[in-house]
Amino acid sequence: MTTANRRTHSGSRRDEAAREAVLHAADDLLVEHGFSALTVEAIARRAGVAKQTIYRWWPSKVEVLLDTLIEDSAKRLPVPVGEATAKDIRGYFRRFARFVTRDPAGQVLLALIAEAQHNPGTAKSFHARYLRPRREQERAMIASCVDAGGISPALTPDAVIDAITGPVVYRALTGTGVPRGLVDALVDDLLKPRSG
Amino acid sequence: MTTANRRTHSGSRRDEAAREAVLHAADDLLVEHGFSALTVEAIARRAGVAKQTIYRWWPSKVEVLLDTLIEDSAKRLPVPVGEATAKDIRGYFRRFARFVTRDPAGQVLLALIAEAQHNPGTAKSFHARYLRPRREQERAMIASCVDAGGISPALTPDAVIDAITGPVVYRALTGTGVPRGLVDALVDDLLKPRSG
DNA sequence: TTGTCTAGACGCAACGTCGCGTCTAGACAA
DNA sequence: TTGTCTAGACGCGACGTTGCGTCTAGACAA
Repeated sequence: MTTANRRTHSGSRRDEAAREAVLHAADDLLVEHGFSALTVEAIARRAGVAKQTIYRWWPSKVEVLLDTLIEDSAKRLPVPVGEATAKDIRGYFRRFARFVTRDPAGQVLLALIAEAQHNPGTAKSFHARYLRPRREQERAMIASCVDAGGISPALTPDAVIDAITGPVVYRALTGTGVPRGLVDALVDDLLKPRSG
Repeated sequence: MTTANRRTHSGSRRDEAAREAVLHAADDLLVEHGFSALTVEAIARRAGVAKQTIYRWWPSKVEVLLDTLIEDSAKRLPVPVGEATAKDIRGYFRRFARFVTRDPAGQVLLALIAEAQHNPGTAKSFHARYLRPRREQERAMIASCVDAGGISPALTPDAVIDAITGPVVYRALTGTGVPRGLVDALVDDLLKPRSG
């Protein structure tokens, strides 16, 4: 009864296969049928998992999406670490544009931006768990390049990041696609690279 | 509110008071309690109107919002027409930033961007009825200034508009606010005014 | 008469919660 | 080693609630 001293474990551990099935089902449903098809019941059905299993581990379907986004973008859109060159930065933002417009995980990012707009709780954890940590890495990337003399932007690192990701995200959100040269033009215009 | 206390039943023409009550109720509910509180039933209650009256005139609550946005932004964020100076353009984008971050109608804009992300039908009419016409006016504003020699941007008019509105909208969407000097810095950096 | 209005019932879908019975796996005594 | 005990994960399916969008029914103005 008193679990205080009875500190032991026992019972099955969390089913890793179920966890992954849920994550993939959510991702797939979003990409294949859009956000409106993304119901908890549909995720459960697709994952071959009981609804309660989802509610046991995630407070809402949005947190499921957030987990998929965190895993996917760590894999597919890593922020360069260490000394970054102007070339690295340009490459990162090019990959970012590609991620947002073509990668399924980019769809998830856009959906979460949208959902955060409707729900304060979503906004909070989206910031804390995704946007903030990522922004910190991006800031470090810019700063390291500035320190090394690779670039000398007229704006603060944060403003530079917003000035490049902002238009890309905005165009993706409004479904107008990102023109091939836009990222390069923005990077050229904002970073004023001395070399590379 | 139920401003319709003086309201005797209207006849066989559409009731203008009901129309406005619905628009204002939707706007108010969104601003006061967020998008999740914006249900058709709540709008009807607040407007003092039967649910059926809403469905008779609007296909969905999103179209109600779109109507409020179109009316409000025509009033409160008009695009300069005719010969525009660099100053006019800077002023417009400053007002745009203010609109998006502080005006209640700006909340509506953000909500519709978000909702368009979830629903293709919303996206379509949002583009056709709001974004596209507005973009055309903005493009004309930029073009007229370029033609008059007031500015000589390195990017196309569309890219300039995206490069300025993009970061503003992105920051507003991610709830980080728009730093005071951001718009000016972007305008300076992108428009390269020869005069003004 | 016609068309709009209010009022509210209707069926539907998804929500989040609950109880039930089954299964899994570590703990422990014989 | 073997068998039993136990905690927790899991699937299944029902629950009440909410909001949707549709549909009557009656009141009323032009």
